[in-house]
Amino acid sequence: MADKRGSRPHPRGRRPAGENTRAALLDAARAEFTERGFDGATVRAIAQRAGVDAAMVNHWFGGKDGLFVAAMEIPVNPEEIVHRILDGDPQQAAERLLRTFLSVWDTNGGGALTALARSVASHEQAAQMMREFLSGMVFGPVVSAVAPDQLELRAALCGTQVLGLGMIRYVIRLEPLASAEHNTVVAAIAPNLQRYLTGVL
Amino acid sequence: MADKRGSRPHPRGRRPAGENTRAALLDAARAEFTERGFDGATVRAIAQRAGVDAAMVNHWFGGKDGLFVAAMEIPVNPEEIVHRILDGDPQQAAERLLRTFLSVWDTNGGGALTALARSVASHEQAAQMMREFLSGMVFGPVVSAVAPDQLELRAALCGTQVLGLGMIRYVIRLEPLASAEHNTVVAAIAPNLQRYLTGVL
DNA sequence: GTCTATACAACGATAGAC
DNA sequence: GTCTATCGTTGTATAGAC
Repeated sequence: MADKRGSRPHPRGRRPAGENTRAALLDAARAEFTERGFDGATVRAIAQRAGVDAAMVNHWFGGKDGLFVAAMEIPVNPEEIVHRILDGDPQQAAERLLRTFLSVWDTNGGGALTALARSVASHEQAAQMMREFLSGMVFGPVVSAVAPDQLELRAALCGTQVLGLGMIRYVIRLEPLASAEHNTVVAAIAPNLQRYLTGVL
Repeated sequence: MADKRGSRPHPRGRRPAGENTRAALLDAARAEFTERGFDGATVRAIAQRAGVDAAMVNHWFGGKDGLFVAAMEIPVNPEEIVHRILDGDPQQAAERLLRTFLSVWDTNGGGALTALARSVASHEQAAQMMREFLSGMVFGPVVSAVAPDQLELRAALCGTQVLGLGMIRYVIRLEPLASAEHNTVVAAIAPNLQRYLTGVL
């Protein structure tokens, strides 16, 4: 189109050390995977968003798959989340757990959860990551600290309620839960979740 | 049924009126969308599975989108499901509801649910269909028949628990829920679901 | 001078549209 | 059946850091 020379946007060759192409690709990949899922996101779009060439994906991550696993490292610190949930009365752990998830998901309108659902349903790799993350990093530690028995079953049950809430509220967007205040959601769901944590099954 | 050219699986030219190309395409589309999701399923594979030419998709449905909306009509009869759930003690409606969903999903290993999750997360159109299906065809009628108040909220809450169970058991495949017997699942979850149906919120 | 991060071009495959 | 667009990937020349 623009035949006029003179403004080449990206000169070739090694860039100054301060510009970190790898980090830019990771940021762009998180955004694109979040918005379009694994299949929908294209290597070219990610590279363009990062302001670099698509070949850099291969150079730094070996391909689209490598970029995906590198980018989907959970940004929030699970240990901090678990600590917040466990700090206080164990009989109110469910309420704190719910408020924590609601806050995290609400920050970006559930976009991250939508992307996660897409990736999990489309990619066995993502399903395995989700499996390990849920049981190992979040519900596992919480259940270990507050539950009397059947730790694995309780952790999985908590997963059903929390993930289901996320799907209905943020992905399906079914009213009135989609627009409900945090207090309303907590009042309705926390008692059930508390039974999974410490109640009799 | 003898064909003049016996060995040829698909003779050229217009087929006899009895063979319904449109229906064959719908069946094939349901199977492919179920196995691969919307983006993963290809028009060519669907047409091949139906034993017709890919151009028939355009002719009958105007394109891939039209075929999708036509194919995703729910195959099971919701009225029959609702009737089964409502037949009996309202205080055990949650158990019957759970057993119904477990039976439906177990018949194909959760493949339909996985495809649904993929489609819902990827397409606002599918999310809207899911919304209308959940509130209008399944939980809506059930809640209307057994719940004392807050019908819409109760329906959405039931959605969180049932859909969450499906995601954990069939999509994420988190143990021990993924391999648990129906009785085990029902014993753990039915009391919580029953609270959403008829309990105090 | 050497190394390497980078941009660019092109390839083979495959999709949906017509 | 053909066409066109676009995908992920690969090969290669180059510019700048070391």
